[in-house]
Formats: sequence, structure tokens, C-alpha cells
Amino acid sequence: MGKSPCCDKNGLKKGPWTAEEDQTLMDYIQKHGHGRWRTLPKNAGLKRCGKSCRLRWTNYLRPDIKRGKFSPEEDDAIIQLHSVLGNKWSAIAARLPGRTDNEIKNYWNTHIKKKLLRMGIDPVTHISRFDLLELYSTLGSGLYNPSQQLNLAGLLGLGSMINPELLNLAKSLLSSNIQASQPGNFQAQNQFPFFQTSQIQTPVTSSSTTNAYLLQNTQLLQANLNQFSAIPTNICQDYGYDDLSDQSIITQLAGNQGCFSGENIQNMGFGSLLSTPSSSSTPLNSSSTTYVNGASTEDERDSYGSNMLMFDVPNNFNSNVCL
DNA sequence: AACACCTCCAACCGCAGTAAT
DNA sequence: GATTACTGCGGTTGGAGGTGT
Repeated sequence: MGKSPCCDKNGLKKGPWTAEEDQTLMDYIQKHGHGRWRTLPKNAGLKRCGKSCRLRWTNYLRPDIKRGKFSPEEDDAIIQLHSVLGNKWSAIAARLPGRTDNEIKNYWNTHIKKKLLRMGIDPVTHISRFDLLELYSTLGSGLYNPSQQLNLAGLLGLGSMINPELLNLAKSLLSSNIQASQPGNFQAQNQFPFFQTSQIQTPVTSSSTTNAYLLQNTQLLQANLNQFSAIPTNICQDYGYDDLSDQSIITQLAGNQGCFSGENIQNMGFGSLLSTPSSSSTPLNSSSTTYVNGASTEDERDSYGSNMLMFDVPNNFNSNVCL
């Protein structure tokens, strides 16, 4: 299903390698070295395509490959490198001796990503989902009614829980000329400097705390957001909104009825709204998948929807406050 | 025991970049 | 400069093995 054979047409074998094939390949490479992958299998007497041989060698047979479980130090290194390099698995592998890009990629997708999700951290942007939620909520309110004096955190009784710098940042944004509702106003996908991976701060690691991470990300947001005065439409488009001024965004951000209530917060699907496709190598710039209200299936099991909103609701929280 | 579902990872595919012609 | 061949990379898949019912 989905995959068309690359070797069958030439009568070449595909699928798992046998011990004999491994030995043949290793013997040949020991004698002649690797390279010239297209002619190698023929010369070595293997009924495999060159690509398959190269992959087998680089991912499994190479003598310098370290196998076995990843250490906590390696975990941290991968997270840190990923926050800087993104899905550049080969670049990450180059900094982790003995590990292959394929191995790291698999490990990321099966372990680390889930670990970060459980911590409420977006594995693509390495930004706390709580900060993103707050930012988007604030922006959404301002866009819906730009003249409105914002005090969302106060309104919700969340002031003490939200980083004030982030709120100020969001307010600053709203006070600037927001032109994002005009399609085509942004030139490039990566113009949203806030997600430039080269500027992502040290990510959370297994030994860090979420609070420290929030502070780091707030500083990052502030530094980056100072550089622009409009919100790219593609951010909204990525989540299925074509027009940033569309009230539906606000409705989404504020819950299905346009009101914040405890129940709405839990159910409004921010996890999907704010998530990015797991396979995206360009944070928040995916063009292929729209995530709205749980429309996507992947990793919704581990959705931030539950994780990111794991915070204490103050006793005086008014669950029926409308925006 | 049998079946269904889930997790993990080796291997595959397609694309992009580079080198050779 | 255009075309072809080769290589490397990142995303995705299939299936084995594990776990739950």
C-alpha cells in the first residue's frame, strides 16, 4: 500500500536483510570500501539495489554504530539539538557519535516527542503550549475588537499564572498595525521570526522545569516579536483559517460558544488548533495538514489538548465570563 | 487461546542537491 | 546551459512483537 517497489522491476530483492547478505556486503566494503552504490551490489554479488545497500550499511552495518538504548544525556542532547536544527536528523546524528539519523528520527518520533507532549511542550516549536494558548487567545481577542482594552488574564483570573511579559508582548502586538487580515501581506513562510529555529532557546530537558522553560520562551517571544508588526496569515492558514480577522478564529480561541468556561477550555480542542503536523520540518508552516478541533488523528492520543491545559483554576475563577 | 490493537524500528520512497557528461 | 546519474536526506510504511481484552 502506498509504496511502489524500487527493486522488484529488476528482479532485485527487497525487505529485511539476511545475515548472509549482511556478511557479503560487509566483506565487499572491507575489501573495496563504500561508494559507487549503484554498481556495488552487482560487484558484490548482491541482488539488492544500491540504495538498499547504502541504507543497510549506513544504518546498521557500519562498525562505528552504537546500538542499544539512548542514555538520558543523549535524550537531552537530541532535544537540544532538535530545538536548534529542527528535523535535520543527519545534522543531529553528526553530533551524536555512533547514532544514525534514522535511529534518532525513530527515537524522536516514538519516545521524545511523546515525552515533550506529556510535559506540555510543542515538540516542533519547543514552546510551551500554555504560552502559545495565552498568546493566541490574547491576539484573538484584540483582533476581534482591536479597540478593546485587553485584560484577558485579569478577566479570567489567571493573572498570577501567566507570564506578564508575554501579556505585554501580546498587547504590544495588538497596538501595532495589524494588517494580517489582508491576504498576501506576507512574503515568505518563514517570516514569523518567533519560530526561527536558530533563535529557539534552550529547550526543556528531562531535568528542567516547565516554569523555567516558560520564562525562556517568553524571552524568546519578546525578542522575536519586537522584530515585526504584523501577524502572518500563514499562521492562521496553517490551522485552517484563511483570514485572521475571521470571527471564527476568535470563537475557536474562546471556546465554541465564544465564552470561556472551564468545560469549554477543556473541550475546545486547542490541542489540535495549536499543534503542528508531527512530520513538519518547518514549524507552524505546514501546508499540508489542517488541524482544527481534533480533525487530525496523529498523536491526538498524546494531544496537548489535555496536557497543555493542566493548570490550577483559581477558586475565584468565573467560569461563565464572556469576552 | 484467540483476536484486536498498539508500539517500535528497519526499510522503503520520493525529492533535492551535486557531480559528471 | 541542459541533461543525466548519483548520493543523501527526511518522511512514511509494513510488519514483527508486545500488550490488552
